[in-house]
Parts: sequence; C-alpha cells; structure tokens
Amino acid sequence: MSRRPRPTVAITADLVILTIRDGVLCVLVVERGNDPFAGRLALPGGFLRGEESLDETAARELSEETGLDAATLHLQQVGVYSAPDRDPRRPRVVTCAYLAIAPNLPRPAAGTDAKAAHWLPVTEAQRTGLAFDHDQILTDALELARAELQFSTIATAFCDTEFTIGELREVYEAVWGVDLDKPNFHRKVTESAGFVEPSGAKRPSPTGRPAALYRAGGASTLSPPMMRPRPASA
Amino acid sequence: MSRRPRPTVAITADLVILTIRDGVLCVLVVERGNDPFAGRLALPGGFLRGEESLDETAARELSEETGLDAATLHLQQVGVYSAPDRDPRRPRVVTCAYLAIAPNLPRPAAGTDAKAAHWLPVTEAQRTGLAFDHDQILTDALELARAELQFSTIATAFCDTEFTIGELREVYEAVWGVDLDKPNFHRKVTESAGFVEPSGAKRPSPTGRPAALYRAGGASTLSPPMMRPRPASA
DNA sequence: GAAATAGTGTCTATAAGACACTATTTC
DNA sequence: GAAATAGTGTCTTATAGACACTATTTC
Repeated sequence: MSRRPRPTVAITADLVILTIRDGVLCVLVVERGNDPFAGRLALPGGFLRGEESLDETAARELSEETGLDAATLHLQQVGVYSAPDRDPRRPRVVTCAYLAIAPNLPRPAAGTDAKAAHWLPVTEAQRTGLAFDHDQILTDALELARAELQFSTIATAFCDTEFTIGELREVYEAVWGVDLDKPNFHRKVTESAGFVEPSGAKRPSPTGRPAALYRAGGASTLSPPMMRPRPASA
Repeated sequence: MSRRPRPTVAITADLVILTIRDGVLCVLVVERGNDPFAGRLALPGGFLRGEESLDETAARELSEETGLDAATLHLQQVGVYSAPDRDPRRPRVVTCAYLAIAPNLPRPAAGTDAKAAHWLPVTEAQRTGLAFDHDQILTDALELARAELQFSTIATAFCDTEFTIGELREVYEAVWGVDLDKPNFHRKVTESAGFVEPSGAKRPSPTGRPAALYRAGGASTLSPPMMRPRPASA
C-alpha cells in the first residue's frame, strides 16, 4: 500500500478573552503588525512551542496579554479551525481557539507585548470584523460562554474575588444581553449550593443600601441550571 | 526580535463512534497494525490530507470505518489533544477528537479498510485500556455525549429512521446508565416540540401492544432540557 | 384470562417568574 | 422624607417525578 504524504502544519492557540467593562461585554483584540492582515484587528494568539501542549500555549499567551496568572483564570477550548485557506501562510496554520474569562482588569489591556492590544465591545468587534476566520471563532466562543453560564459557575470568573449579587447579575445580563429579575436572581444564586458564599463584609454604595459581598463557592456546576430566557417566539 | 522556531506537527482526526447494541453502549475500536502500539486497541483515526479540513478528515474516516455517509451522521468536535509525549512519533502528532453517533449498523463493523475494527462495550474499552491517550479521549467524548443528550436531540441519531419511544428511552438509559420512568419519558418526548414526530405506522411486538413509530423532528435543541437524574448524594 | 409492552391520568414536589413589599443607605 | 439600591414574601404557573391505571397485543 502506497504511503500518502502526511502534511505537517503549524499550530496556533488563539484566545477569546472576555471581560465586562461598565456593563458591556468586551473582547481583547490586537492590531496585527505583520502580514497577513497587517493593520487589521485580530484575536491574540501565538504558535505552539517545542515542548508545550496547546493548553500551555494558550495559558502562556493569556498571561502575556493580560498580565494575569493563567492558573487562576478560566480557560477552555472552543474548537479547532482548520480550513485549508483560513490563513494564507505556508505551511498551513491550524488554530485551536480558547475561551478565557477575566475580571475587569486595572489596565485597559497591558501585556508584556509590544502589540497594540485593547478591549473592544463585542458588538463593535462583530460589526467591524476581524482578521482570518476570527469572526467565526468569536461567534463560537460567545455561544459557548452563553451556554456555560447556564450550567457552570464561570460567571464568577468575570468578577473580582469579592463581588455583590448585583455585579453577578450584571455579568449574566451583559453576556446574555437580557434583563433579569433582581429579586428572583438574588434568591436563585444565594440558594444554589456552592455557587457563592457570603464573605461577611458589605460594600457601601453612594446611592443606596450597601450590598453584601460574596466569594465564589466551591461548586463548578450549577444544578439546577440557570436557564437563559428563551427569546419570545412570536 | 529573534524569530523562534515554529515547530510543525502532524495532525490526525480521531473518532469516538458510539452506537447501541442490545441495549449496551459500544464504541468502535481498531486493532493497530503498526507501531506505535502495534496490536493494541485504539480509536480509529487518520492524518489530515493536503486540501481538507479536519472536519473533512473526520467525515472521511467515519465513512471509511462505518460505510455510512458522514453527511447524515452526527459528528462534532470533542477537543484537541496535544501533550508533547502523547505519541512517540516525530514530528509530533496532535489530534482532534470527534464524537460520532451511529444507529445500530447491519454489519458488526465493516469498512473498506483492512484494519480489524469491531464494536466494544464502552465499559470493556475503559477496563482494558486503549492506546495513546485514547482512554482520556473516550472519557471526554462520553461525558460530552451524556451532556448533549440533555440539551439536544442527538439521541435520535442512535436510532434508525423510524423508531419507537421505547427505543429512544433505551438510548438515554444506555448512555446515562440509569433507568428512566417509562410513562414520564413518553410524555416528555412526545410533548417536546420538534423532538419526534409520529410516522403514523406501528411496529408489532411479539410480546405486547404494538408501539407507534416516530421520526426525528426538526428541532436540534431541546427546550426545556431533559435533565439527567443527579446521582443520589448520600 | 395471563403476560407483556404501550400509553394516559393524576397527584405531588420543585423550580421559575411576576411583582408587591420591606430594609438600609445618602442626600 | 425622597431617591436609590438591596433583599424578602408570596402567589401563580411550568416542569419533574411517582405511580395507579387503561390499552392492545400474543399465547
């Protein structure tokens, strides 16, 4: 039996790093310095190095881009993108996309890296378009994030160590793009075992009753789930 | 800035093809003919070819292994496995794992391929162990399949074109490894919009009342979901 | 009629959603 | 007290689950 050629390819890990700024869901984008797509906006990413896995590549890129320790941030695979013409370079470049979730960071973007990185509202990114097949990657990562909010406790990854129930609700509202009932959300979250635990402290508000502060609980899955309201059919 | 070497790698698509035989969840495994792991059982898979995407590689392998048209079968990505030592060959081999779901096939395994492929109960496969990191891939694919049953209509992919509600229930029972209440399951499925639609025909039974036959409906997602019973905590 | 599987009725427990209401703060 | 945000109570509806019961077949 004749041996087919086994093409080798270059592999990158691309990151969809989401955060919420002023109640708006934002994604970290970089302006590309080199061809292909020089000058265009793209998702941050980088090539796999010799003795690391793609998960490690993604974690390294994440810490380079955000200055945060990847071990403490939520990071998960979205999928592989391997259309032969997705990147004009040769050898072919296949990418594994990762979803990362970050709390609102002190610096707009930062990073040890010279690239011009900044946060862009997701709606803006989708309107203006990104390089490569990054529009599709962003769409898929968003859908994953929206689904994960229902069944996991990752919403707390958007928050600082201590947060109020109102802030957690704003995470759901920003990612899902809906308004949620405050009283029902409060009850659902505080009564769900392992989702959040009270820190005992309160955060004074300049405008109303101080809110109790919570920390992320030990659970990683939410049961029962917090189902996203279905869009009205009519 | 000095240019780092960009290692190139070989990429495979590996398949976790599940089916149900006599009420037992089975996975298609092949006996490896060549090193590494010659003689050991492994998941079927193959290398990416020149001008195809990994999704196409997976679809091609699936049709080679099962003789079925991949376009009609459920096929989705599970994840990428890229640990540097997961495959001893050089250049490194990264794999993208796919989950495929097949109805009970006429032939035990078949395929145009000379490899010894056969169905193995999933519990057997997990007990005896597979080559490479295929134990982990199988575990992850199973967990994905179990989760997908809750929120999507893929359970019908395990069934023939026409099936009874009892057969559909056996899919859930085999994949989840639980017993479900027959009356409640029947109602839930038949009242869920777009999950199944009656074909009008009935299938006589040698032992009891004939069951009405159904076809897969148009919906791909189940709402409300069919939640898997949580294991009793105590 | 007995046995077997298919399917319906009905009651109860749990969760979701609407929304009135109370609580605690700043001004 | 007004305004604002936090949080509780309570009622209604949707869904899940238990399980008694009816329906249709073969023997």
